[in-house]
Amino acid sequence: MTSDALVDALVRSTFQVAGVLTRIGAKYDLSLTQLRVLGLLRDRRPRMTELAEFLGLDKSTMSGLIDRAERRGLVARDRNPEDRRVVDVVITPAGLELAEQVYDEVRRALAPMTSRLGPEHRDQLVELLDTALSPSG
Amino acid sequence: MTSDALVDALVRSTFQVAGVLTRIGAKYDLSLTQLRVLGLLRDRRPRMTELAEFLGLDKSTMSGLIDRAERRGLVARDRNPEDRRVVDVVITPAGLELAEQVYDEVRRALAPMTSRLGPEHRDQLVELLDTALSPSG
DNA sequence: TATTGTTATACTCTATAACTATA
DNA sequence: TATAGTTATAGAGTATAACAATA
Repeated sequence: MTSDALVDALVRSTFQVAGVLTRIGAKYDLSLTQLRVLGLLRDRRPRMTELAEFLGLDKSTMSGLIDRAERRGLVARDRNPEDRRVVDVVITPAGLELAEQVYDEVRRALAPMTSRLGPEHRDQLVELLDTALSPSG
Repeated sequence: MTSDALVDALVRSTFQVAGVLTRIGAKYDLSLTQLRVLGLLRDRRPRMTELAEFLGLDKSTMSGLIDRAERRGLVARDRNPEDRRVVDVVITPAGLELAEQVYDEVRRALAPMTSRLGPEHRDQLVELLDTALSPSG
């Protein structure tokens, strides 16, 4: 079946890219999850629960992750004045700088992979991945 | 730059597929790493060190992972008679059965993604991913 | 009462350092 | 001496259950 080959290819690419992300993250003492959190916070300002839901983690896990990132000065908690139960999470300038640095390095590390394809094939691959990954499937 | 869009798409697909693998693994009390170990052992019989190197983990981490999998009867340690320092790791029938079951479920879970593409596009995507992921880049 | 988030607890994952057994 | 693997230790990541504060 064709789609089995596709699933296998997707799983292989997942482990390979995750390996790159893990290795680069480790250089900066960032787990895959912390990396993802920083990535998300670059252009969002979610509350704890939203973050946890988006990442598929328990809210208590989220508390620990944000605790550690906050202790390092990468993010901050911002009590929401409208509803004082809510905690909004924001990235700090230091966190933003680190996030950009890490993601730049990820781009450089993955460049050998992406450069195996010509520009046309690159565009094709982006489009196919976007279609496959599009929500509501 | 085209390749940045590609890197972004690869990273997104990585987190998305990893999420599916993590969710399904959790149903069977298998972490992403354990899942990968079982997947590898389906058609290999590596020694501890080979397994650790392949996964990019320390050998002590490997000891713990195999300890827990062995305690559950999913894998077994086989002392190598040629060099008695070496421990070969083998999957048990129960481990193999579980691995097949989990990977079947992964295929079903990813089917919605893969079925968004027609057969031709599926083949294209497999080929592009294989090219991008091919070793020695 | 229901919701948001934290804390206490327990287990897995991970690396480093020190160790044992074998070569 | 060098290599293969384990053990001791410590910290991060994770979920469950119980909790405090707010709505």
